[in-house]
Amino acid sequence: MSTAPAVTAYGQVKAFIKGHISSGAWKPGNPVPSEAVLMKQFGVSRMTVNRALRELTAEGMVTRVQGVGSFVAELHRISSNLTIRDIHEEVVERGHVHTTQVVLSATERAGAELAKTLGLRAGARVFHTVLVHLENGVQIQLEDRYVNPAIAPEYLKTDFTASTPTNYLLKVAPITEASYSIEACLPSATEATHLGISVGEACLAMVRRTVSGAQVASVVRLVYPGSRYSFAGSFQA
Amino acid sequence: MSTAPAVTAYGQVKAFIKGHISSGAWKPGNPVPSEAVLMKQFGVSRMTVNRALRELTAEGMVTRVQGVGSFVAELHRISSNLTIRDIHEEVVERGHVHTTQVVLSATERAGAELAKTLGLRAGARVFHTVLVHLENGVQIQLEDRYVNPAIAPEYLKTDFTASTPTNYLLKVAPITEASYSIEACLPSATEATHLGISVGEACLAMVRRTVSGAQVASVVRLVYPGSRYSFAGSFQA
DNA sequence: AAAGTTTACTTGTCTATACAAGTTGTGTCA
DNA sequence: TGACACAACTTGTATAGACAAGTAAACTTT
Repeated sequence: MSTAPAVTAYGQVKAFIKGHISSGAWKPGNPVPSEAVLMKQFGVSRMTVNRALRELTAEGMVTRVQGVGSFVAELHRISSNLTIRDIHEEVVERGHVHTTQVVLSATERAGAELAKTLGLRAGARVFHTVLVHLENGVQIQLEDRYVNPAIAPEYLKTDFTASTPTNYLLKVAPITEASYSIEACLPSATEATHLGISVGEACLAMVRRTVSGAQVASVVRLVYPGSRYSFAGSFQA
Repeated sequence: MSTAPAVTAYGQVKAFIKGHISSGAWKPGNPVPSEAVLMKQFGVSRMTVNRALRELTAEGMVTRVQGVGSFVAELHRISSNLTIRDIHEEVVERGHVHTTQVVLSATERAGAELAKTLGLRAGARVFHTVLVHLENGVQIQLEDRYVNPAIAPEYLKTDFTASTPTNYLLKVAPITEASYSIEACLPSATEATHLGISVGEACLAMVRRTVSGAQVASVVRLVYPGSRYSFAGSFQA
């Protein structure tokens, strides 16, 4: 979306359809004009109309069925970018100072449950790190992470005060898949101590499992003090 | 992704590039073969290669610069579909029974802060509803919502035990924009009562503001008992 | 009336070609 | 040496045509 006549032909077709949908003129389930109709209406080729409709389908505004037609999507599936970001970048972006405290950095033997989630056999060696991330000297995140040694054999040699685990792992093992879960919880006594909060304060906990290639790369539990952090985002149709 | 030779030409080109990136062979910043090279390599037309690269760009795996070339994207921007869903559908999808209790349904005058977030003048009339959603008879969500009367004048006439506010509002006012924030908190005394939990139990709270057209449609605060609910999702590169 | 066939319309993909526009290096001329 | 022009590359868009494949309704045959 940069060159050409600034306004592209497929962009005009998209805007036309988008306008009718978001204004409410075309309601969910209603048919969208066929490619042939839009061709004549805009005086463009079918490929151009096709691109417009294809992109609108990818954006979740339109549903297409071969042999039948195109329709306004039932529920506007609006997707937000819940990005896997490095907390270091996040803090720096706010113009603040990020520091890290290493609580634990060790090799352990995986219990039955942990081995299962990491796709290893019970008793296999795993890397375990516990870090506290501070923003301007205030604790904002407790990171409790288990790493698959097969993915990052040099993991424990990293200087975590200089490069965060997220940053390191994204470099050595690109993520192909991830699943997460966000829940509310009360911190344990040790968690509360590390975060400098009371045990009665609500916390956000995100458990994330990342897959690289065919192997599970790491499982991490991120605990945020509820009073100091929230996940925020926005989306546009 | 349905017809033709099951495996499409552009799909093969995409898979080829995707494979090299997610295996780590092509690292972030590295150049991706130009369209001309891929054309010859796969024996397909430029439009086909172009479509593959264009879609990979939309997926956030590739960056393209006109006149320069295509490159592996710096950080794999993996976005999950955080959908605005109807809690009714969500519960039914799990094979459970959804019921609603209406706690409050009234017209009020907006205070300064509320008027500001709704884009109205202070003292303007707003609709206020408080509902409790139950899954198999257990409270899972407290919905505290303010609605702009200009968007949905008939809002209060709705039977909320039959159709949820989300469902109703999505029909009468398609969402064009939304912003949300997820945080952990402890419930107030009345919130705890309605949810049937103790005031010491951590809760997830989502505050969401939806915009329809040029007007703010509604502001809602959704409180979930931490022990009964979590936001979960997954993404693929 | 029921079953099968044809026809018209839809979307899905792919090609070969064309022109526009941005970038970079190379060569020429002053 | 410096400024300028040009050529060779890149991506961005658009076209006209072609064939495949799915759907649904009209039509024909049994």
